[in-house]
Amino acid sequence: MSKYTFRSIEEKWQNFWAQNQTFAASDDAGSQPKFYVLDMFPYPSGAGLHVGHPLGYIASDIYARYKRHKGFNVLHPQGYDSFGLPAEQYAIQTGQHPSKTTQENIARYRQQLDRMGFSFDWQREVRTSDPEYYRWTQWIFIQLYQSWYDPSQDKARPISDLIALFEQGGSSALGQDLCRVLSENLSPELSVFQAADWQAFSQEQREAILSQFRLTYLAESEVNWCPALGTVLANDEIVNGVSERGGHPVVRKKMKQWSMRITAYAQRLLDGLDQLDWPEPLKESQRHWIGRSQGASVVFEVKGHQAHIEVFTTRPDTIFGVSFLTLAPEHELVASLTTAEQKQAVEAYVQASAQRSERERMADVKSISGVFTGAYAIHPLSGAEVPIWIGDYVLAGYGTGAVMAVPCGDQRDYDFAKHFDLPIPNIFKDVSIENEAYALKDPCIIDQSDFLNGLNYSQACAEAIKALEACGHGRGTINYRLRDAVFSRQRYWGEPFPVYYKNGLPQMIDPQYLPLVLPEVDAYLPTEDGDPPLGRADQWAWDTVQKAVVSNKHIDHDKVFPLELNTMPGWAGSSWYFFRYMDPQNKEVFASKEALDYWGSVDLYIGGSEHATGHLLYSRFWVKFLFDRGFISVDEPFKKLINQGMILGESAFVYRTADGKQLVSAGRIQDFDPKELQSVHCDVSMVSLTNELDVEKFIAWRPEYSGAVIVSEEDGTFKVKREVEKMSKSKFNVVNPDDICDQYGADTLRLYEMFLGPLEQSKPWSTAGITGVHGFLKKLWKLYHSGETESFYVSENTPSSEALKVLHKTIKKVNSDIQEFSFNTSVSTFMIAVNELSALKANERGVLEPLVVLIAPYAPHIAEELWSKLGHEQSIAGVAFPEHDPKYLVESSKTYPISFNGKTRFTLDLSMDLSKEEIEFAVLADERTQAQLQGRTPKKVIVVPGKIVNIVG
RNA sequence: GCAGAAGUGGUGGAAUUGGUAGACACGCUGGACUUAAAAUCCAGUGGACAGAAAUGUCCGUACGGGUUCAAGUCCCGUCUUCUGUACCA
Repeated sequence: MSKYTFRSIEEKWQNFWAQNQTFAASDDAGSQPKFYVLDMFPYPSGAGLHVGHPLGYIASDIYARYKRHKGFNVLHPQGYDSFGLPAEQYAIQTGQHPSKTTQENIARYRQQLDRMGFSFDWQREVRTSDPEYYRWTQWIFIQLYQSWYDPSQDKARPISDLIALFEQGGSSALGQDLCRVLSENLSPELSVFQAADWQAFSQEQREAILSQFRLTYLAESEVNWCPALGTVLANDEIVNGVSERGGHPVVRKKMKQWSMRITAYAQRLLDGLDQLDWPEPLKESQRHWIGRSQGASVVFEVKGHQAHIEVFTTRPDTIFGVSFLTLAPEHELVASLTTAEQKQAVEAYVQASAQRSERERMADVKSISGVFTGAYAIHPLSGAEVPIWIGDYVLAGYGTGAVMAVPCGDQRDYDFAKHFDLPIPNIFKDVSIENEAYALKDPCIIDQSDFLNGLNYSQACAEAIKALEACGHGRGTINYRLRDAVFSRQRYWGEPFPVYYKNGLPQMIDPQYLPLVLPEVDAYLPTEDGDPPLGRADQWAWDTVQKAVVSNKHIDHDKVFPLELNTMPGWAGSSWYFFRYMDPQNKEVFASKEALDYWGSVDLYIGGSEHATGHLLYSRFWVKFLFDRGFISVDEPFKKLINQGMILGESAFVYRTADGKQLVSAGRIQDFDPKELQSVHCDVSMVSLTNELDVEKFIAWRPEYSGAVIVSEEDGTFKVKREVEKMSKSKFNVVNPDDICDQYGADTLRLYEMFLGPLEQSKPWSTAGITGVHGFLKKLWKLYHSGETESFYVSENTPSSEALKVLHKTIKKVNSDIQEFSFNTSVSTFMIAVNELSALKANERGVLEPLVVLIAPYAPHIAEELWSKLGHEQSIAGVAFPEHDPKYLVESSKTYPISFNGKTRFTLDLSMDLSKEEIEFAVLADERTQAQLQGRTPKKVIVVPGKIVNIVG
């Protein structure tokens, strides 16, 4: 008697795979082609995995196993993004070292992952918080610091090249664009200099110049400061104005921070998207995030002032429609431009808008506010005087923080002008701006605009830019929404910067002293002086700097140099981890040249869409940088990317009266006043499939309801209300994959998660249908076991042609399903095949052996077991995947000419499996067909047994 | 507001280039086995109408139009839901 005992089978094969290193990728695979399948590695949280996490892992595992069957040398690793805020928050509360928490969480994750039978090559595991890993994160940081972006070659180059340029030709060695960078940010004597000047500059002066170009640099930048967390947050770590983790308020604050010059790569990050096989919505959101807009920069002189105001516009064609300028309240010229009469009003307005939180400003988009400065600017082309206003609809962080207002062509300018009764000159021919602005570019002709009259949008833009450049008051330019990324965090649990300071100037620690390992501290909070937590490790800082200084001969050894006490953000380690898997043990380099060249980039990357503008953009940036500097040979990290949908939870709610004295079943709520009823989450494990609550368990769990009156249904049951929400511990709707594995096994879980629906779609988790999938595995098992005793049996006879048809139909479908990532339909395909083979009582090796290979990527444990029972000693992994033999299928592409009424010739498209007799019968039998034809000659006739279904004319 | 995705039975969802709509599964109904339950197996299951039955006819893929011999699929308009994003000059 041999039953499908999934528990012992799964345990057996998981042990077998681990012992035999079945899934170890080879670095020397000869002629075998490589394939790199990667999951976005998880942050090991304390809550463990829920059934939503493995969805993507199962899909990638199926694909990885499939590719092994297809003869590829597959790299399919897994690791942990193990630096992160929750471990640190837990450390602050309990004093427990984050590395201990992290290790415990990783152990739990590993246990859960192992139960699901993934074919990960665990020899290659990486953890971002491992010093042997993050030494290379620190190393990459140093490389970024020692590089600059050269627009003339469109790539990053060593900073020494730039220094050489300065030594030879001073600032004029730079192109026009880079010269402008200098003049906009530095004093005149530092922005235009000769080679000799460069030699004469002090260390500080040189560094001030170089830091304008380095790919990572220190800058006094306005940041999102979260007082509750004591740290800076990136824009994508803030959701609705509060911190993503913890939901604490966030304020704007100026701080000296490390920044990453991702903006240098804006255009290449945009262009590179076209080559990538990524979901279009995801590419779209990266395009939007980069936010390229082409237009012009226009300089307005201010009447009676030295100052000038630079604005960016996408509509230089409308320049004669300017009737005022608007500055952001934070604009640097606000204070100096304001006239005495307006001073009070302006100050009040600036102060008021500074106090409005981000949240308020976002919530209140409609209301219009602003104030006149009293100053006037000179229109660069017409010479007209235009008033300068301040308005909070202009954002300090975009463009120059100032706009030229063209009320006839921009709705916001229009609304502002209406509100404050400013003129709205119409510069469009035959267009009414009675009620709203005319914001379309085409089709319209410019009017009332001097030399632009009669031109269309693109002609007028070109002419306006030409005129502006001629008078030195503007130029055509491209503006990006993308900002440089702040890279400093005031946290403990992150990579320390390999940086110390000499006379306020940053110095890189020599890579030979890496890793710069996190010190022990007595607490994980900022120090009393407001330094980050690393400020508590005085001895460590001293020792580290001493070591580094010894290596630097140019430095006075006796001086005390402060160490950088910030740490790197979470995305640092995740921006390059996919390379470390290629050569995880390497102590000399982050990965060897051979490994990097062999594995190249990730062929298939699976993960959630929430990383669209964070991780996926930063990784692309670092990869392009590493490529430029010759460390790697690919300039995009992820060729194909799939976003798996989120698996949502089905929360359960118990109704109770407001006073808590009665618990009300969902079917009885109409007996109560809705105002009197509240609903509370209850743990989904206490609720049956029919939404029936185990009241005793609930009361044991929530003793405050122990005395409550139970208002149940007429049949005596107590029902809960269901609602679909994100799976989360706090909503008590988490389903643990371990429980499913216990009850049904990992193969069932894997198949069921795929069966649930299309991979990319979000869907609620419901255990309702799992018995169907589990039943399928039992039927599959039975196919290989027959007779009274149900012992293993396969016949060595030649299979029947019916059985072979079923097999080859299945092979064809499964092959194409996997290539198209429609894993859900292949589960159905398997079910059909097993049902049909059972009905045929097919038990021949010629059918059953290929069938088990087909199923192996999906349900690897049962496949291995059956494979071994079929007499094979080697693992099924890597056994050649069956190809379908067309001779067992009527090819749908093949067309057969047949005669009709002795005259007309038809071509039959055999999309159904028919024998020839049936076709003839079908055509001859159908009378309606002849009526439909009406004398046309059809190209194609679609038939089903017994009748013609459709005719293609 | 903008961008993207999607609307198919009681439910999850199938449906090559337009070509038998509802595969497969859940649920439900009936039956077999059993003292019983579980498990397993068999049959039925979009709606309406006709028929004793086999079966037949009509209607059906959010709504309204259109193209076509043929539309879930293509085009135009409307509505709804989800997911991003937020005054980007």
